[in-house]
Amino acid sequence: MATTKTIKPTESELEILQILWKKVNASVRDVHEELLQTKEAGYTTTLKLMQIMHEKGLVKRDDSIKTHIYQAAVSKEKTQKHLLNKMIDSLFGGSSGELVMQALGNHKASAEELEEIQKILDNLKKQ
Amino acid sequence: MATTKTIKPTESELEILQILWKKVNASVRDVHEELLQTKEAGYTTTLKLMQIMHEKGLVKRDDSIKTHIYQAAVSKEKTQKHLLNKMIDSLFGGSSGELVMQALGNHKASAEELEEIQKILDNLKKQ
DNA sequence: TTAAAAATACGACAAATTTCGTAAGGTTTT
DNA sequence: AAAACCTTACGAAATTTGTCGTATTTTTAA
Repeated sequence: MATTKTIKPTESELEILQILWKKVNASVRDVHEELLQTKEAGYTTTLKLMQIMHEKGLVKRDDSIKTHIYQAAVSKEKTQKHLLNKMIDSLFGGSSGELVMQALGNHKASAEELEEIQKILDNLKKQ
Repeated sequence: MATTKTIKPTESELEILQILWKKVNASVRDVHEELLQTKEAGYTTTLKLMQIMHEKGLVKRDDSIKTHIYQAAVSKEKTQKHLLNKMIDSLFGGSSGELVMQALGNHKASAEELEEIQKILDNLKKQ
């Protein structure tokens, strides 16, 4: 199995990744504006963070032009999967079921989502 | 709502909390022995961590006796809930359904768990 | 009752993460 | 072309987390 270097974005990096997953292409300025919606931060802080993410390989960028354009280099799904598994192991004793129950018990899911989940459930039960 | 100071245990703190949740009462030595099962660590490191956790209010302790006895001061459920919600917000766009689907899709759940989940699902669907 | 063992307290270092100031260079506007 | 503006690079400080050594006290055992 090709060792897919363990991706473990920090909190701040995750915030930035989320924006990139949504926007696909974005300059530092774009990302920064978006970040300001939810938190305080200096422009150069965002810039530095994104530069570090680039070094780490978390993002790609086109720097052939003056204002560099960034993209996420790790997929949303893979990252979710990875962090979710980590949480299942570290907080739910390895039981995904326990986690699912907690999640459903708390947050509300939409009717559509419940149907989706039902389908997955039916499938799993068949096996 | 009384502001229950935001509990956000670090990785290491979580490892210790898990042991305390399991054992209920434990000395530093107990916890440390258990930690050694999975990782390297010096005794004083574990001690210090637990002291800090005590300052933070993550654990309670009886220090009326020489060998202090520790207990978790935060419940497993509350902590799970809290971190889960954080993750749903920060990684799944606030959608618990999305998270549940990912979780079910990956890890395998036992037949019993699937039944449990089905029950919860039925309940939610009724509303 | 001494000596060894076990426990706590505490300070300090190390590494990782986050924050920001400043310099340098390119664009745009006047 | 000069001034104002924007962008990147980079170094360095501040925080947070994790590590451990040493001193001190208490308990146990020889």
